[in-house]
Amino acid sequence: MNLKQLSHMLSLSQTTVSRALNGYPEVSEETRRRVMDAAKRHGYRPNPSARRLATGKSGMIGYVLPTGNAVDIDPHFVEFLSGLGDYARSHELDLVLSPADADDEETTYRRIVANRQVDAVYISSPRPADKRLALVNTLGIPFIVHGRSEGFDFDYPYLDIDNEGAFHEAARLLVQLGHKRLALINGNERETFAIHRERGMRRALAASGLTLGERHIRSVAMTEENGYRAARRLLEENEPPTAIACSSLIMALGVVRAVRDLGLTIPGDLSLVAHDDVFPWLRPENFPVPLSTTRSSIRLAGARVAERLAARISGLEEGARGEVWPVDLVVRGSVAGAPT
Amino acid sequence: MNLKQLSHMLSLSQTTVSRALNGYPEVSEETRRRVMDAAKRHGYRPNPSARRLATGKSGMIGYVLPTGNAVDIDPHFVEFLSGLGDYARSHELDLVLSPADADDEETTYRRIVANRQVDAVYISSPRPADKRLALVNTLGIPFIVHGRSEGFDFDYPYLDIDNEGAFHEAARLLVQLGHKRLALINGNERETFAIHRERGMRRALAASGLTLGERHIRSVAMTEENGYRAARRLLEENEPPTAIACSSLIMALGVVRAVRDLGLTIPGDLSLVAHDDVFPWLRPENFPVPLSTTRSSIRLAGARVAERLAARISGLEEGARGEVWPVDLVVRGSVAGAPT
DNA sequence: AGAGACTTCCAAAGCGCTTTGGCTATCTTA
DNA sequence: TAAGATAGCCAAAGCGCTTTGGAAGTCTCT
Repeated sequence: MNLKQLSHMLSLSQTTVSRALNGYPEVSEETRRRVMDAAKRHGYRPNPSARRLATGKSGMIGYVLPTGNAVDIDPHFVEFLSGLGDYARSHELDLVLSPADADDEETTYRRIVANRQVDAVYISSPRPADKRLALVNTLGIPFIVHGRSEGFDFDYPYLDIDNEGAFHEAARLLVQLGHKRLALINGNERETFAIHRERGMRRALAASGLTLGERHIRSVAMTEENGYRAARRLLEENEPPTAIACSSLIMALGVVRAVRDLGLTIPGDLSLVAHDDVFPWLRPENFPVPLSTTRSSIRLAGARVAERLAARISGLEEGARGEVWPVDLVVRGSVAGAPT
Repeated sequence: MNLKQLSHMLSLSQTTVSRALNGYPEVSEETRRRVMDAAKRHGYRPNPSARRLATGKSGMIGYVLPTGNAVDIDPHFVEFLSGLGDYARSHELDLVLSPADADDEETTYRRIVANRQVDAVYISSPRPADKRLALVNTLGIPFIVHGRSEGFDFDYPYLDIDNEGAFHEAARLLVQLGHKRLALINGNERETFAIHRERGMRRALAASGLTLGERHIRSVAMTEENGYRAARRLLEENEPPTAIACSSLIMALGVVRAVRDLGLTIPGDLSLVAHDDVFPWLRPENFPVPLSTTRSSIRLAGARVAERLAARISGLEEGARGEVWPVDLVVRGSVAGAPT
């Protein structure tokens, strides 16, 4: 059942039927009702390929997925996706993942824009002066950044959590508990979120005349193993830290294991705080010692990004609005006063 | 630059240019070369929307993503995706995720097929007599199942690992080590993989005149917390199992925690084997006691599924070929002889 | 009653590709 | 040498929608 048949059936022109269906004003209410009725009755659904050719709109949002043998997709991605999908579903939006060579995402961005494959894209895990940002900005496709970049002379729309504030608060708490030697096991130092977290922590320390020594910062990919290694190296120093802030629950698993291996205890010898993106399958309250966290649901972020993308596509949102979500600091058993 | 302009430029008809570009035989080699040259020189790329309207082919593969507030996307998904994306990239295939109400995926399947949004789909985590399978089979869209179903009167193409064999081997080893009371912490009992694993284990036990009591099987969603709970319940019984097989590393984390909480040790009091899908961020060799596993890379499976989907789309693969991958049993420190 | 302004509808021209159904040479074959 | 086959190309008709540029009819106002 296509438009032609439907309009024949109604003794109307395709124009009128199309307009009636798409809510244009130049059609009488009565006619519109007739058309709508017939469309529903016959289960007419406009052919998206045709519509897309005519309008250039695809009804899809895009994500360029870096791939490659050495490239691991972040497990956070799936939770973000849950949220995104949840919203997208209610708006009949599909998501297209365009795999790209991790060393050359530009080609893929150019392709999906040139081909008008998607109406909008989102970008995640941005770095300072991230090329992708500059690119989509000049390409002129609607987009939203999940996270933030830095060092651009233009503004852009983003959704980010207050990473700096979160780690500032966490560090401040630890300092108040008497800790003087803090350490940070961070994610990839080239990503903005990691920079912000470090910044927040430094600021909290500075406020009490303390500093975060270079030796006390580890920037690594967020795996259990890296958490373990980083923690061991930190704890086996001469003057080991008495508190660690850690950028992910998965790394925190490794930290806990390292502490055990060294015969130490949490929070007796070491206080530990980690950032929690809220996974259903790994919860901080279930750590051997319940883990204090800075918490922000990445799933909700996904839903919000989808919502804003939809708004941008339909022209409801414009400009370069940045949105920063506060982060909860949830204190559990893994922090205590500094050992004396 | 579109086909019209290009053909004008070459003083050829659109027909000929189109045919030259798409490798049809009724065009001379010389002309073809001229066309190819010009196309490359001017960076001509056929408009996919137009091509799609004309041919009905989209160059995309689809996945229906169940969503909803209560629905958690499996973290395995992201690893599978890595593999899929890796292959898809090299073939300029995009992946479209169509979010669906978890309680009504059928509507979404029908939509993407009716709209010809994708050329093929894959289905994951199938159950026995899975409705989605029957549906895509009648809808006639090319598909591949990742996993297996059961109880259909038709065959279908799938890629699965030998779950039954894997758990059979694992259980056999445990029995040989003298264990008599085994337990299984399984995934969702309604999914085929879980059924197969249980079957494999039962078979191994039966071969030695042992059985797997109902009390010794737990079927739960694969989270750390569920692993913990299941393990506690098992270990706090009168005659607790001396060996546990566990369907995922994440649950195994919980099992390890439970063992610790109860003041027991691995492998002294309990031998533990888990299935490992090979995540980069959580590795069995890094468990407090290196974990014995049945191992199969889900990432490779993703790549293979993509490969076969591509083959089906281009007509290179036909029929209902099932492919079952063997699973490695990797023995590490977490198994030992049964306590006496 | 006639001019202007709406309202409501339509025919037809795109969007950019593929594919059908020829048409014209050139080449075989008997 | 005439008839049939083949190679190489083209015009035009789709694919199914949106949108432009009217046209006809109805109202309103002077």
